[in-house]
Amino acid sequence: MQDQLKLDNFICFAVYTASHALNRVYKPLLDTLGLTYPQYLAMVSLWEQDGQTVGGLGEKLFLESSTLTPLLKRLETAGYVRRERSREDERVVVIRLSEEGIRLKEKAIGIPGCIAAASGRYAVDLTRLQAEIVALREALNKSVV
Amino acid sequence: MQDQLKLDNFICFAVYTASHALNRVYKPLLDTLGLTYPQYLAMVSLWEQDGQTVGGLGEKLFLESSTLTPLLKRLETAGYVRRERSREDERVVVIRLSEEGIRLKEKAIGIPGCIAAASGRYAVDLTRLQAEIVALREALNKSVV
DNA sequence: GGATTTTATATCGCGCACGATTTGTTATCG
DNA sequence: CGATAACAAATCGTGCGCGATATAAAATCC
Repeated sequence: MQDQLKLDNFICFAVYTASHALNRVYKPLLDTLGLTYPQYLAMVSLWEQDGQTVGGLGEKLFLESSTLTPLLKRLETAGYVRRERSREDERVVVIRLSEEGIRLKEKAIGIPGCIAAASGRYAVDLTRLQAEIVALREALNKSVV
Repeated sequence: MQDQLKLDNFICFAVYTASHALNRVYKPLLDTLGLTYPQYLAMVSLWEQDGQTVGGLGEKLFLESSTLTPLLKRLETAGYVRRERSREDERVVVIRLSEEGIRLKEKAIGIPGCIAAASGRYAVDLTRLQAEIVALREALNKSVV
């Protein structure tokens, strides 16, 4: 039997659909902040560490400049960040939170709890699951070289 | 400490980045078939069960018609499927594999093994991990109503 | 049986996400 | 020091993915 070609046995399919499911849970919460999900991740990274470069953010979020540049421009238009060319190295663009961007953190603080409530109704330990998914990601990233 | 707002503690971020990592591993393999990753999933579903409707496929893949219709049109242009309105119910569109679409399965049969090789280098049991991610997805889907 | 509602698919606009390429800047090499 | 290579962002084209809406067919309700 070739049930290796059945969708339900694909870990990739599980991850793919879980990712969409998470997005759907986040969407109504993020709508109140005026953020999309990738924009939210960028803001979380900036709340952790302000003044990151486009490349630095890309490394943390695993995204290319072709994805981040327009996303960050939209965040700038929304008034949450400023994009400034570094004076020491004119190739580099530094992203800085605006006052409004800093304030937004207060409104975002409750979101992870809402997600935990939505996902935590079943038995599995989310912390361990999270660590295992990260391990999977690392194994995959290594294999791509 | 408010480390609930740290990226590395977000299960959503783990799933999001793992999904991208999987995509990157799949891409070179699927390029040889002329398929994108979502197109591949649709084909796998059709290899399992030919003659599904757009809505039926959407339910299995958790995708809207606004996503599937253009995707299936591209698969039709590629010559892998045919799209035919049902005669009993003219609202319904049935998707059928073409000869070439059926043949493609032989070329695709080896792909899951390649992915397992790329992801299976670490200790965790992939089958259990897969089941847990599915459980997470189900919990999330339930909470959205 | 004609009006209304429901259902299935399609269309449109927007925001990712990425590969390929371009632009402009810095570093390196002879 | 001038040519060349390396680097950081940005731009462009393609394909998702979804919400809102449109279209058309079937089902339901007076």
